[in-house]
Amino acid sequence: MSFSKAEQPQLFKDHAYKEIKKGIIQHKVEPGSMLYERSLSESLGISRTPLKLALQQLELEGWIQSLPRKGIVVQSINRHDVDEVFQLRKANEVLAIELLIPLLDDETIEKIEKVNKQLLDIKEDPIQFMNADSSFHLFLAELSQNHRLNQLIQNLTDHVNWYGLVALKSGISLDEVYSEHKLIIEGLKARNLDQTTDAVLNHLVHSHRTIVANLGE
Amino acid sequence: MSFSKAEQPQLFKDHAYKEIKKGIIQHKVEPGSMLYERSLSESLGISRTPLKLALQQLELEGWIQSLPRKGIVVQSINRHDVDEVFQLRKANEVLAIELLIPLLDDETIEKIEKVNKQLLDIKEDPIQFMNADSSFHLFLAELSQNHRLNQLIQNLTDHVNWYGLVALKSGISLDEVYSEHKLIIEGLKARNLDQTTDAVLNHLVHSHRTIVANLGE
DNA sequence: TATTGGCATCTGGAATACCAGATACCAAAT
DNA sequence: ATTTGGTATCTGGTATTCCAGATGCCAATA
Repeated sequence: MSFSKAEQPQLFKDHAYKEIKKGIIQHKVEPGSMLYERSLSESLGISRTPLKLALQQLELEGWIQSLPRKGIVVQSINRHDVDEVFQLRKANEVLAIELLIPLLDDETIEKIEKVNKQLLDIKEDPIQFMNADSSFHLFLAELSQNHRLNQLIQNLTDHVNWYGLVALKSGISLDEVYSEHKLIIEGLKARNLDQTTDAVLNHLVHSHRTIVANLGE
Repeated sequence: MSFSKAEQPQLFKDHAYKEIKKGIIQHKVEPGSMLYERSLSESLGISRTPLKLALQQLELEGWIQSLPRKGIVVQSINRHDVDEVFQLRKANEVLAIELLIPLLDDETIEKIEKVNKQLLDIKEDPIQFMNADSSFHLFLAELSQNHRLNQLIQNLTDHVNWYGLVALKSGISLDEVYSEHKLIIEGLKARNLDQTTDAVLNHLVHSHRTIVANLGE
């Protein structure tokens, strides 16, 4: 007997990457604040070598900036970055729709509806809400069968969650998001590219506006 | 007096990253072949720590795959990856055009024409040709004023160069590329989004087809 | 002959040691 | 009071060391 799946071992760098990113997204560390390799490695209980790899990934993905021989600064949140991310998100989520529509079958559409209905089970917790909303978008991204696109959308969604968590706390309409998702699903059911694209763009524009309104600059 | 620019020091990891990537793109190392940290660090004259950082970046960008405790394998070139990259390239180069058109002035258009004319100075060298073609696309990407988009297009263009270098050697029409670029510039001059987008997509579809035809699978 | 178990030797992962740049502070000199 | 220079001590960058998983060979065994 053999394992067909890769069975990747759990590496310290991956663990560190996830932990630090989670801390940033959930605003456990403030944007603009400093981090230091030595103290980070202590609090995570690992040495600096795997930590450096985690930090490098975080830097390449735009979460932190490494200042050689000075320290690490958590990226600030500003209007320009939010705009950049939403420009990319619009173009690439539309691409995902374009790619997945020809691949759709009824069973898949049911699964999409199931994922969206998770939103209804949530009461107040903004982090849960965030995760449920993300699941919907990421599920569509996966269906595109384009791995690079999937990774890109994953990263963009994570950033939007980071930007938006404050907005979420100040209370956003959960029902609105649910029904905007439903409009997307309707478009998919009709296998209508234009209709679906419009629904996606409408949803993203709404999300963009809400976040910008809560930036407080 | 002070330096306003960051003045980043030259780090070994960046040097290693560029060297290894250049080797892959120029097919100095075969797709599918193995690399080993120890021998790489020796031939580059650096230790494994900065090398690991370079390798991690190359892995995140899709050039290599790290197999823990086994080695590093250079990514293979196959039809599916080529298609993925061109799907992304189309959507995102079109986005770049969309963003840059409102920012255009006559001086900038002159610069674009200048960059394109570099193609005419090239005789035979496929690497020079590749670089000149890339310069055109990357110059447009920069003008989009979206840093993340710029980075993404840079990466996608590098991959296409990697895929395409074999096709280039088997002889591609330099004049065709030049005139396809000219059509893009005409669209920009007219500040016509649809016209420019069509020209870009036409150019990319052509490029995609040429590369797929030379994959030899 | 076919199979198994152990060892030599590859690999990358992780921890540690060491070095140089950056910075802040404080005392000495003007 | 102000400037200057040295030093203590931060930082990340790099090199080195140590360790564990993976692999292949080969002899011992059934």
